[in-house]
Amino acid sequence: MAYSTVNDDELLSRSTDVFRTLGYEGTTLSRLSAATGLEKASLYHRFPGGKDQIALAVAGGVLAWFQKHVFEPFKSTEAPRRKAGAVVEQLRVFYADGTKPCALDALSLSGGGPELAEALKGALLAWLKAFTEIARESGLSAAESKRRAEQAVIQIEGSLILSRVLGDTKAFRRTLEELPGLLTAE
Amino acid sequence: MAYSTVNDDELLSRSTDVFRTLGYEGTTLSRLSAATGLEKASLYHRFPGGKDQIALAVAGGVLAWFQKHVFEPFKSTEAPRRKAGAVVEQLRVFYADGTKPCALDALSLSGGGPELAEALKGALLAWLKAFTEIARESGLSAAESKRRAEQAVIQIEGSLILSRVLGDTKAFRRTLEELPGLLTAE
DNA sequence: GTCTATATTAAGATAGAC
DNA sequence: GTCTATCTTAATATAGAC
Repeated sequence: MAYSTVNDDELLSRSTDVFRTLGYEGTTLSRLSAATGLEKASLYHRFPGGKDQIALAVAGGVLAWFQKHVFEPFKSTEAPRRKAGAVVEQLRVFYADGTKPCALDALSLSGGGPELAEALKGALLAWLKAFTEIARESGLSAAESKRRAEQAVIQIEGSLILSRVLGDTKAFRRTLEELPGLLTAE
Repeated sequence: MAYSTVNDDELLSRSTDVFRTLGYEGTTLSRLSAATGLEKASLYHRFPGGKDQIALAVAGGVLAWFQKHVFEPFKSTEAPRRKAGAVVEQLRVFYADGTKPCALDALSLSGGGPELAEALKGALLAWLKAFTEIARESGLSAAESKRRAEQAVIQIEGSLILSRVLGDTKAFRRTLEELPGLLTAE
């Protein structure tokens, strides 16, 4: 194989694509090698812990991406409804219009060990917290804000599955349309 | 290994548990052998097509289970709200109170080939159709019935993921509580 | 119809050259 | 820091005894 090099961001991004699409069990070092252009031995050099460590890095990377593109925008001084609209566009990018599975779904099915499970749980809790805060800020009660945040995540995850199985992203796109109304007071 | 035998129903039921928990890629003949008590060679005798054929049988078996326990009860002459309540109990059983993943989710992630994908799509369409009919029967418009059926499936799939990642089935149990109200006119 | 035994391929992982 | 080469284990799959 020709000598190759790829920076940490690219390496993580391409690995994330593999893991979220094939799941933890479906992801192999051979497939990661094909996706990143690095030989297996090189992957072990960057991640001595092998597949487990890469999966953990992927989970951490996804959380970092959400923190930057989804959670942070919520802390701006703009109106809640406007912020929700901006965040919807970032979600559309992350899920490639509903064609790419959620990493939480793909990585939480089997395999992966307790450390990965903890990382996924932490990421989901951070997501719920961020959604709860924007609902709260829009004037909703604490209880109602929590309920709507959960509902929003459920809606995203569920509609992604429908879209995937039906081969039609309509359900996901409608979820995004309805998201600002769900997360903020009318 | 001691001589073993298991009837078709048990074989399918135990295989289903493996596939829905570990996903298509995570399921191996060794694990199926451990779960069913049959040696790998015996599994090939019952399913010459190997893993692919077993996965197809699992998809068909799940659809058959839903037809018997979920879709059929909808055709009784009882009141829609009452039927919805009975079906909720069957869903609680199938998903083991929210602790077992949905086969549609687990089997649609990667692997499995186009035949399996078609089987999953057919099962989901049948599910949506059944849910739409009970909503329609309760007096809702055709459009609203279709919307609520989709919403119900999204809610089930999404809450299962939340329950799995958080290690807490609260979200799924609330989904079941709200299901009769969602599927039928108030 | 299930078993033991085995063939073949691919998985995770490491050693060492460059 | 990436490569080639190799090790060990586990995967899918088949042959043939009982």
